[in-house]
Amino acid sequence: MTNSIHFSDRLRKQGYRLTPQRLAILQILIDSGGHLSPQQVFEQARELTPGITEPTVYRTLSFLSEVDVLMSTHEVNGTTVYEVASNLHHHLVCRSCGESLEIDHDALDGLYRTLMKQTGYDLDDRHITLFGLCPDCQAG
Amino acid sequence: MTNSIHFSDRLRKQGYRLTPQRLAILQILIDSGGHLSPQQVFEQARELTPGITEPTVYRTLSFLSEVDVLMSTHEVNGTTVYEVASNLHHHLVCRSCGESLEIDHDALDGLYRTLMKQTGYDLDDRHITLFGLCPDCQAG
DNA sequence: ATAAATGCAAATAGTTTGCATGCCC
DNA sequence: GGGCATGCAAACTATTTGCATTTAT
Repeated sequence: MTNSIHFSDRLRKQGYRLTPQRLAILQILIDSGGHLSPQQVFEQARELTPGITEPTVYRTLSFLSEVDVLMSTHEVNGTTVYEVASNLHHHLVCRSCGESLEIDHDALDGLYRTLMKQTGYDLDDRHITLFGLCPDCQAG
Repeated sequence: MTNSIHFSDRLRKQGYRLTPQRLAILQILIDSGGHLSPQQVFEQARELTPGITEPTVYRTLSFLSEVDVLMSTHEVNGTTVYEVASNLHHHLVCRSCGESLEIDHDALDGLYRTLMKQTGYDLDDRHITLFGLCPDCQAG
């Protein structure tokens, strides 16, 4: 996969190493197409790389976030989750059933511009999560 | 204080009790005018009600959220914080120095309307937190 | 009086750290 | 070979639970 190759070169160029554990964890998050908790990553990772440990998962997730391959956000309950950093989008998540919906960045772009102008803050607009009730749960 | 009286009656009507611990914790959050972590509440609470324990703080915070007196949100690092549920506003918090800024709800109102119309979600618009870099930290 | 809330102690979950060993470059 | 990354064990923090006791109503 093209992504992985670029990723490999980038890492090696900076003196970091490409280990089976790092590849596995990245692969898992790419395949998931969404966000996973460290524990979920760990569960899946031990199938791809038996013997992998929790500290390694945590360290790898931090590391990959550090080099901007992954990014972390937080769920309704405050738990940390990780996802691939590439895509610029946001989430609406239903606080009842947990279903989540992606929203394109365009919808939020105007707001960000306004707030940045008004407050002087350089806002991290790469990912925000809004909470609410999805149509189904409103009905239920 | 008017708030406390209404609060007391409301609690008692539902068969709950008004304890010194509950009053202290509510008072602390009202006085703070912002959001506090359970640990911060605990620190302050043991001055008002010596002998209070951490479990009590946690249970009280959950309880007061349950009856909609408090609400919980989450910090950059995912830790849970509580604040008085009354005020309709949002936060920009600086991910470098931690400084936080309140934004009036008006600024976000338009966005919420649009998203709710587009997605069918009934969004919880009572409080969101956006992260970024404040003017000072951009300079530093 | 009685049911709810507290305090105490201990358990649990999630995450982090130190250090010796292994393995990628 | 050298140094980064891993595994192991243990520590640590935040939070939760069970149960006997206290206390607001």
